Amino acid sequence: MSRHPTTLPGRHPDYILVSVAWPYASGPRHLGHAAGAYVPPDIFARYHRMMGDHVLMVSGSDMHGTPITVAADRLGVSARELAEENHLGIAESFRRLGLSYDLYTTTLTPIHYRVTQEFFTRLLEQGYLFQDTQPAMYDPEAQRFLPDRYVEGTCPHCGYADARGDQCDNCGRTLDPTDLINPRSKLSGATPETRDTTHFFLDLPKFQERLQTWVNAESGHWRPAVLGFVQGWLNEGLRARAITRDLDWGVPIPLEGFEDKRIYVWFDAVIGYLSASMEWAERRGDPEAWKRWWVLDADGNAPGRSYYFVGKDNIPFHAIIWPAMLMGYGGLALPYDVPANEFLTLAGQKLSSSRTYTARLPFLPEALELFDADAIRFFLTINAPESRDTDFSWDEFQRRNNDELVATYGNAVHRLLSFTQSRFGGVVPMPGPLAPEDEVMLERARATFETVGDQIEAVRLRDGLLSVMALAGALNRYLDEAAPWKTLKTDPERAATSLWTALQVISALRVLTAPYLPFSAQQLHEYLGEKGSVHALPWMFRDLPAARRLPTPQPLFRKLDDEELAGLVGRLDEETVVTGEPI
RNA sequence: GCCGACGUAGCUCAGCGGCAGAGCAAGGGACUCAUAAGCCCUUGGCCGGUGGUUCGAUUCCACCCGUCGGCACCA
Repeated sequence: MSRHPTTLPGRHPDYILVSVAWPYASGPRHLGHAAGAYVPPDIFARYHRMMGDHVLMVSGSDMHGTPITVAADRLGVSARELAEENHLGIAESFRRLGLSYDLYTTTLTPIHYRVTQEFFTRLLEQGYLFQDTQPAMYDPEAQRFLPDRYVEGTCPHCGYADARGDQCDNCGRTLDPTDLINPRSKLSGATPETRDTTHFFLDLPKFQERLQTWVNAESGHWRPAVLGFVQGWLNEGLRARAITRDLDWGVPIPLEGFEDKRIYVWFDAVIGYLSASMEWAERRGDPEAWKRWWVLDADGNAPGRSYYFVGKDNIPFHAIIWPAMLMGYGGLALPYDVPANEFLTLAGQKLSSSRTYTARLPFLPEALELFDADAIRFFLTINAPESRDTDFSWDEFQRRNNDELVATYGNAVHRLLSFTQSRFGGVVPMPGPLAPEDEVMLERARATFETVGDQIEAVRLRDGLLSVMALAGALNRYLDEAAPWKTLKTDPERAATSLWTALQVISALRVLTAPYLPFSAQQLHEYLGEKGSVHALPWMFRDLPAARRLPTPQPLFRKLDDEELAGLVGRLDEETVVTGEPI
């Protein structure tokens, strides 16, 4: 899908790696995930393609890990079957949302296994991994080791009876499973035993200094919350982290004597960015192509910029651990930016895929069943949690859709295209001499490309969309001022000139909205009498030639009335939440 | 408990050293091309609290209160 439209005059194309967080294949993702990590990189990638940059946008489903094995056991299927089924569902949702991945794969591919094992081996050889034996919780009935949060018991601090081994949900304190009073396995209810187990650890302290240097150099363009998080960990001093688990579902450890252990999900998942890039290259018949985004030159400089779009819960993996792994491996580009988003909340509560709320947020398959992808993308972007948690409510969704997307932008387009049909026979009129207000309007449309472009490049996607909407607002004001429906009776040439001017702005909006609202932008492109893809256009003002005949338009978006919305939301309440664990 | 972010109009959110902003909601008006959409005007805020720095603080600093997040085997 790496389209390379006309390179903009005088611009040297960049290599832009758009790395998107890997969804955990435990079940469908919801709107919060889409707002946090999936829609933003798509906007970013689409914009850069229109700028003529070489964009590689990769991701895939994270298929391994304990939660999937537990869910699979419960359903009586294999972990592979469950993960693959969920992967297909996630991929389908992403397709319908219009996410333009160059490759959306999984962590089950041969190439991913190979690259992960190579990474492991290289880090081991370089002395960045070590073995250590530690006690861990073991469920004698289920005959498996338990992650901390699969041990439950009474909180020693507050007496809460259902505290988890990693944290007490009641008082919020961080716990160790051995702290729990009357511990029990979440899987079988049995009393867990303590057993020693040997694992490999990533020696993060060895990277402390290099990471600090890198952060100092790079963080000028990072979001404050990301820098704060990373600096917090660095100030506290990094600790080694286990990167293997007692599991049979994961990438095997490439050493003898570790057949009953696997590489842990977070270690292999981040390697997915690299292995997916390689898979993409292989699939297009140019196996070396991935290097153009990844491999440092002789002076150690990165070939372009790598962006990692994640939710804030993923910051440590992408801004500390993965950079450390890359440093240890050597020769590969470190992240340029990790534009992590905050969370989308529902009535102030963090959205979790594992808990049910009476009025909850829809999962993506449901949302896409009920609403147009562009309406969803619009809401998630105009209300994006870029600098803090933002709130989702159905009222707000309806209002943003009806009063902003439909009324301001959709209506501006529709009133103009309809007017062209009814009064000008559907033909773009020939303009007369431009009045000063026409020039001002056109100049504003041209200037918006630079404004929005700067905002998108700074990953201020919400601001960019606000700027696009502001242009639509300015167009509405221009139209009311110019009132061609009035001047038509007194000065037809003036009316024609006003309409021509306004249609040029619509022509600009078709390009400006393309990264944000890919479906309606394409629709509008066709209403403007053009064939081909709007997404292949360069990011610049595009004339709409006079005398062109335009097809009969339909409204780009539809309003959601109260009754309809209530009915749709009511349906969500009746459904039960799918199996699965929070990612 | 420790660390961090946030607290701005009824609602959702911008702004972050120099007269408080937008959209929506509320009230009024002119228009009719348009999905009763769009446009104009008005109302509406001790910018969480208390101190401090400064000629000047919503903006910088300290403390307090509140919300959320992190605290390394949840990804």
